[in-house]
Amino acid sequence: MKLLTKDSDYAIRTLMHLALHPHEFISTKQISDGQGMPYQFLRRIVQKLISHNLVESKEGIRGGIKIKREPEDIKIIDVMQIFQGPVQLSACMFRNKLCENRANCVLRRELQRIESIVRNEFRDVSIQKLINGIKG
Amino acid sequence: MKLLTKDSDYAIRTLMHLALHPHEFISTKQISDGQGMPYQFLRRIVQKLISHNLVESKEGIRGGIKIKREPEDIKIIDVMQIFQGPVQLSACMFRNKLCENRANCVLRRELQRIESIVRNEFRDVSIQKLINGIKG
DNA sequence: TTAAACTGATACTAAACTGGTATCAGAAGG
DNA sequence: CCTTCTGATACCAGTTTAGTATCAGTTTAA
Repeated sequence: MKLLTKDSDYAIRTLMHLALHPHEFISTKQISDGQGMPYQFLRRIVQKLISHNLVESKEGIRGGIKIKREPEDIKIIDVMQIFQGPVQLSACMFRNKLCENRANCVLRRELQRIESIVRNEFRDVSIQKLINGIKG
Repeated sequence: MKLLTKDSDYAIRTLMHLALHPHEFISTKQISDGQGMPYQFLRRIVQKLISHNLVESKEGIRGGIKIKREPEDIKIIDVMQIFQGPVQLSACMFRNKLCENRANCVLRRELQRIESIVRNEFRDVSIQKLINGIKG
């Protein structure tokens, strides 16, 4: 069970970096070099962050990217959902006839409970909270 | 993010079924038919449960499988670890030089905290607990 | 004594996902 | 007009997931 994929990971680290320099446009190249992330891979990730309005960009020679929302308001569950989709159940075996078989519902119910705990944990961690932790 | 794969799912449902009939050998065919699981797929899953000592088997015409451990003692995290391996971090980017970059440690620390919550939740759910839920 | 109903063991497959690379175009600034 | 940047895609290999297939051997009951 993998909670975080590489693209979510890189995206979060990038957002942290941008949040530390909220008024400058920083090039993707500079970030990928500094953080040891593959440049082309990060470019694709950054484009998604832009299309989801977490980051804004400026083209051209002094261009780059800049964080667009308050770091307190960006929760890591938002980033994960962009790259990994929603936290989801093992797809239900019985579709509509779901609850004919009680045994299956029991498992499903437990999974939903745990999923909701996981979602809450990831919703509780913002980019700001992460960068606060750096100083500590 | 998928918490449970199909093989874990089928394995848990199978263990629940076996736990409800702890003294009989039941054929894999009967279980796969009754629960709507693909037979050959379930056979491979069952063999893993046997090799991990959760289930015992009897060959031949009146043979089948039977649960081998107390349903209270089989936690769903055990089953998940058989089929999905351990709950794991996004692999560390910096290997040994991990903590030179404090920002990365912060993310890592949060992930570890959440992982431990997830592990505890899955460790708290036994096959017995699931079948108790059926009656309720 | 043999056919049917089982498990043991293993090999194969298609599709999706993951992580990464490459390319070509166009914008902006000096 | 050259360099540095983003926009937009297309490509790729390896792994994982979910499922199928096959052949061998064991047991039992008719």
